[in-house]
Amino acid sequence: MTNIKDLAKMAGVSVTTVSRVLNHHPYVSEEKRNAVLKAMEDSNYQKNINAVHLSTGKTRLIGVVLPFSDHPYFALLLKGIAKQALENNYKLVLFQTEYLESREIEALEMLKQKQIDSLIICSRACDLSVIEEHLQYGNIVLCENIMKDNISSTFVNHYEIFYEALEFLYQKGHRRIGYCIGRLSGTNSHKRERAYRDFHEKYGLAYHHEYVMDKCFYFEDGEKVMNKIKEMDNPPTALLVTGDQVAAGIVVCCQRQNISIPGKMSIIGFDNEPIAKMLNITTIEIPLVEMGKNLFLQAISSDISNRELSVKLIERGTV
Amino acid sequence: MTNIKDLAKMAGVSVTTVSRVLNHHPYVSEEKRNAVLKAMEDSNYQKNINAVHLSTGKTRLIGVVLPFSDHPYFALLLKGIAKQALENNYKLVLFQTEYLESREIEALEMLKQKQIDSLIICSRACDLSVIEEHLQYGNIVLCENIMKDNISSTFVNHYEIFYEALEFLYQKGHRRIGYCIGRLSGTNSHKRERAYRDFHEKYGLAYHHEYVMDKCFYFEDGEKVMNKIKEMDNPPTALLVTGDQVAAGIVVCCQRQNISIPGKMSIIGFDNEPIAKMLNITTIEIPLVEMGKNLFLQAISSDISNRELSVKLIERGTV
DNA sequence: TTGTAAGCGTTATCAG
DNA sequence: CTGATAACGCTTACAA
Repeated sequence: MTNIKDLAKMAGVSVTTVSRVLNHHPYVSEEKRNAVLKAMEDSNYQKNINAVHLSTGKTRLIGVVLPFSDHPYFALLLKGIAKQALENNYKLVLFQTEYLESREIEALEMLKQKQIDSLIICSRACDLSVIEEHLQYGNIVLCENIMKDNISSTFVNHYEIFYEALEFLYQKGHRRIGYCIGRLSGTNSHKRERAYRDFHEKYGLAYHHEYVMDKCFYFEDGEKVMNKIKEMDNPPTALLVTGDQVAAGIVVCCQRQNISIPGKMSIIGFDNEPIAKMLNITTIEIPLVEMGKNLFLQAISSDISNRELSVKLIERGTV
Repeated sequence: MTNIKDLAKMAGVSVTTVSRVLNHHPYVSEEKRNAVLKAMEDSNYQKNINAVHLSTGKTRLIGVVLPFSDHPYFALLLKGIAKQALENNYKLVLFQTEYLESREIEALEMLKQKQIDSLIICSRACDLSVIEEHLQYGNIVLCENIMKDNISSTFVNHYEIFYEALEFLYQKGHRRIGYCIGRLSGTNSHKRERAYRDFHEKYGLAYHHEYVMDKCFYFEDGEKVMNKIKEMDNPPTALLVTGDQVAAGIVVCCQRQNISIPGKMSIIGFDNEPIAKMLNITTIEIPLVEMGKNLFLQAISSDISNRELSVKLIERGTV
């Protein structure tokens, strides 16, 4: 492996000059530049990027923390991040945590060790204070509404969205409304829980503990949901389902069992994934790709920002 | 940022000794080890991993090339890779190529520049010769059946699978069989094309050009397929669909338009994704997660291997 | 068991 | 415009 020193020798110049042409600096005579270029050509030179990293203290690597990559929500987010990364000539290091705090810590460690310049956490498992401790080592951006002036974030207003969706169902006459969610912990879930409770309070509706179903991530979880509902004495007449995958699972399950939608059960999904369109599911569109893009931009930006993105209710056939 | 030198000073030992305790080498007295440990503690020391990389020439970073991350096929493959990476204490660098050769080249460049130790190419766009040129810089493993003694690979026998699926449909009485595929180019597609032609030849069946439908990746592409089929004078009675997403799209589309399955149209999907189970789609299960794991293991192994994984036809309700 | 010192391949400073 | 030379922070012979 020839290095910058060899090139210098071959071209009859100093390493500084070689470095200059390598990095497209001005102030190099045409003549010497060509000599270096030729030497690079002749030797099939390749920069050792690790040396560059050591020297500059930067890697142009951004970490991305997410629980699963095989879920449309995160896959779409990742798509947006990847797109923007490409445009800005950054690469991504993936951390699939499955919500294990220890894996999130690993990502934070890499930031500490300077192997990545910044970190995007799509869904957080560890405590906010742990995040804050690591801020000194690089940018960390989150996908949730924490209004901290030292952490950037991009998010949608989950409280408002949830509340409005509930109102929408209320207007349609529903009084027993349940909801399905991925995990119960997490900022976003808490906000939705709060919206749910506030809504019930406002209209003096009874809060049924069993109407809240968690661990709903994938298509097949829709079946589990329906099984639970079938066992209820007083089942909900409508469901808010955070994720169109699960919503689709429920819809398919109902079709099979001849449970009429929206006759017997109304569904509002989330995200507006392609499947929602195919199955004609009413859903709340979350601009995931755009969110991803913005997260990335914040990751490489030197100033803090908190950006809220707006969502759109897409009325289709399940309400 | 304190470094190894500072630690040495603080602990009153040499940098070598510090390095030794850092890397859990033997031959360090308990006393000095503790002194170093204490210094690390006191100074909140963090290794600069880039320096390690420069010094060792390794990064414990493996590149993963795939066209899209938001497709279950690749997401599942990635899941397997990520799982195994975690177990072996490696990290992954993601390259989303969208089948652009230029992005694949970028990944190969990173290998050249030693920013990644090896490269896993889940779906290849560039020429095999380009790959071979880069073999000198690190392992490259492929997800296709190229029997080269210098490149490792993990794959399923797409020719055989396709052929057998066609036979299966033939036994069921089908004489006009079409197929849907992601992209027409690519080793795997070629093998399937060949199986398709051989099959038609064997039974003296007419080859209809229009029965081959490409660019089928996502759920929504199922609709496009059905639109095409509706315009045919002599439509196929069965479809081999490489990917359950698209198969599901077709099934849903047929349901909507009251095209009976398998009465009027039979479907065999691929991968056995969760959605196939939900929609009761007959499919060929490909062990994607296991494939991913094996790909990773090959990426870090020092010897070449070519491993074929077996698949399973799962008979359900669409044939 | 410990330490010295020579790399690893760049970039950056500063003097010319 | 050009070039020495000192970082950058760690690993690893080699010597003791």
